[in-house]
Amino acid sequence: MAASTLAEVAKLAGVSPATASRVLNGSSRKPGEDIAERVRQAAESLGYVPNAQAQALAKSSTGLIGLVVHDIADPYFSAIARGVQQVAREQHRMVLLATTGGTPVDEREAVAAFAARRADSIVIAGTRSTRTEDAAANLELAAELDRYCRNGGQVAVVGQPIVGAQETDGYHVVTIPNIALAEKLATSLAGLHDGPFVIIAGPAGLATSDERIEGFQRGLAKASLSPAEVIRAGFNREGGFEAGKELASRIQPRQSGEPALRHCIFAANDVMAIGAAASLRENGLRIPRDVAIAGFDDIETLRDFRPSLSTVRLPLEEIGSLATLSTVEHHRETSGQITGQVILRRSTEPS
Amino acid sequence: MAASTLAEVAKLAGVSPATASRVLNGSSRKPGEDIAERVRQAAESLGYVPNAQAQALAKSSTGLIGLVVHDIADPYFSAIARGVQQVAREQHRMVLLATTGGTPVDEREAVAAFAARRADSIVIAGTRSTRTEDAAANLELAAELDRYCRNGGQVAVVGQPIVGAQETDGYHVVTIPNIALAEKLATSLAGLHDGPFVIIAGPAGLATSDERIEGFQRGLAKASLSPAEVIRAGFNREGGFEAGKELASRIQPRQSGEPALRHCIFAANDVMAIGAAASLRENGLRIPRDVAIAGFDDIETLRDFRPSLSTVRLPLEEIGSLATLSTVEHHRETSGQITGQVILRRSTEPS
DNA sequence: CTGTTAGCGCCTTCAA
DNA sequence: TTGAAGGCGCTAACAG
Repeated sequence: MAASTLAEVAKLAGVSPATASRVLNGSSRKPGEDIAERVRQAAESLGYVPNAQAQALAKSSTGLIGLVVHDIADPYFSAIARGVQQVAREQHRMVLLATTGGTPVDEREAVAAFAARRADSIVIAGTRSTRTEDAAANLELAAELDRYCRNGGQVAVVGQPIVGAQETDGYHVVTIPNIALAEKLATSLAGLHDGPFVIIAGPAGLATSDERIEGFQRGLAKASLSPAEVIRAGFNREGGFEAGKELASRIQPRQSGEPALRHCIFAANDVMAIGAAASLRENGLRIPRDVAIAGFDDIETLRDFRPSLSTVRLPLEEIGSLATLSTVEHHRETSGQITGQVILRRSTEPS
Repeated sequence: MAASTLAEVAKLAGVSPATASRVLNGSSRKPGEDIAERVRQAAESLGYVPNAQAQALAKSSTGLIGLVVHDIADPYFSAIARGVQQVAREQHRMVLLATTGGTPVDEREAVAAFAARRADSIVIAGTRSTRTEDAAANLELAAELDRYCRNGGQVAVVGQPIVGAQETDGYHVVTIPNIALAEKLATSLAGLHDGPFVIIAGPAGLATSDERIEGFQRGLAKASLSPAEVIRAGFNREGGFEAGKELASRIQPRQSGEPALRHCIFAANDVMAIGAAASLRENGLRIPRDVAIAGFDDIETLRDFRPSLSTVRLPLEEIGSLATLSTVEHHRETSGQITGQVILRRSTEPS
């Protein structure tokens, strides 16, 4: 039993479909109040629900926003999603969600699905990959987006531009100044620590991770410190945990009285920092007594993490909102106005 | 410039639209391989992307799953969302996301929007409200769902049935045994604590919260303990924080040597527990030394929360998957097979 | 201000 | 196996 249609409503009200449409949806001049009321009553009594698919077909505009994330349960992404969702509500649009795990292959697939559904705009969050093995997939992704834009779609990418994507006017980038911010963080930490610096990062070729490494090293260099060792692992809690474990095996707890060489760890994102902290603790190391550690993002989870973690605050929700806004209005200016902020907390307190 | 259509592809390939359709989408008998190849090439060269809206209109099936949550950035909901998303991927469907903040009014609106988009199924997560001021909205919500089901839609509700919803065969409930589990938790805690029990819960009329209170009190009663005082606040971290603050003002830190009266707090969900723990700590109380506390849900965040929190583990992802599955296949049996588990951790260790 | 006529892009009978 | 025709539900031009 299918839902009732506009035609049925019209017939019941004794008017033409066009009139019924004008009363129930259209914004053009309103038909006479007498007849309008009849239509509304007919619609009500039939439980009429307009078919958005059909409307979209006729109007060629769906009111759909496609959101691509790696993992919706990751606090980083869910915060961004909240921002996207907020704008969507304000604009009376709906969010289509796709999770990819982070591979360009899946991202391409998600974009294709959104394109098929004729989403008005697409927001892509999550780091780009510059790995050679992803080069082909990246190109396909870029091509897919290109086609989508050429067909009138709007896309916003969070973080860094997609390799090979054309600079059409439907393509927006919300740039996150990872390098500059990581450099600032390094500068701040350099003032507090003498010990060797270590970076726990994602695999080589993850743009966000690589940028943060680069910025951090640059900051150390400017402070005349030798570059940090870089430990690679998964760009998530699990990876941080493993890296932390490895690190723990070579770090000694401080003996009382000893001056001690206290390592200062920079994890390329907060979830890695949390994972690392967990494994360090499991191995009997205390933060910040035995090791200092800082993260990046300032995800909401940090609010209740002890010891409180130093990090770089990113306005995640705002990033999501901004990205979405840049696609719904045609503000090129809304792109890339993100600012972050170094936040020092207990985890990096000097001893 | 619109995307190219099936007709264009057909013309380019020198075949009829029907044939092109059969080659590119339809599953009926396959046209000759020679002609099929021509069509595929034509599609490729034109960058043809099938219009899912049009397909949906013609087939009256959209492949859309609507998900309603209170807040996508809340770990409880994002975990469920992950489960939903997972099934969606397996089934080659897409997830439409709506966040409501928890009011039945907004939920009704979300359901209406999903119905308009002709989502094949709708999953509603988040506690029901039994408050009298929500009664009207609940009825409207129920009516909306009813109509949706009558039109062939499938709906799954997580937690408890919606007040007033008809028992049609498109209506599934994934029941969470809040009462039984809370009772078990109380039983476990009763064995460890003598001190007064206190429940920090959401406002009266939130079904999930009320059920957990009821179960907990029942457990205490069976252990011949007097009922716990109930403190009401928002059913979120903020609420937990406030409740914790109030509680802290009347709890004394344990003096060394004193036998001390140690309170045992049960927060109706984990985020409340986390909030409460934060304010207790801010007020100089230590867990579990001065106060014991337990939560409910076992959200992922707990993994890195110190002290580790006792709670009731709910298979959140599985709940999301199960709810979704119950709507895509027509298994009534998939409904309501959730089991939880009491997990005792450090936060409730006896002194 | 209302009704009529065409499509929007696709799928699915039906006949060839 | 392939093509032609009709319709999915709605909107947007055009008449009246």
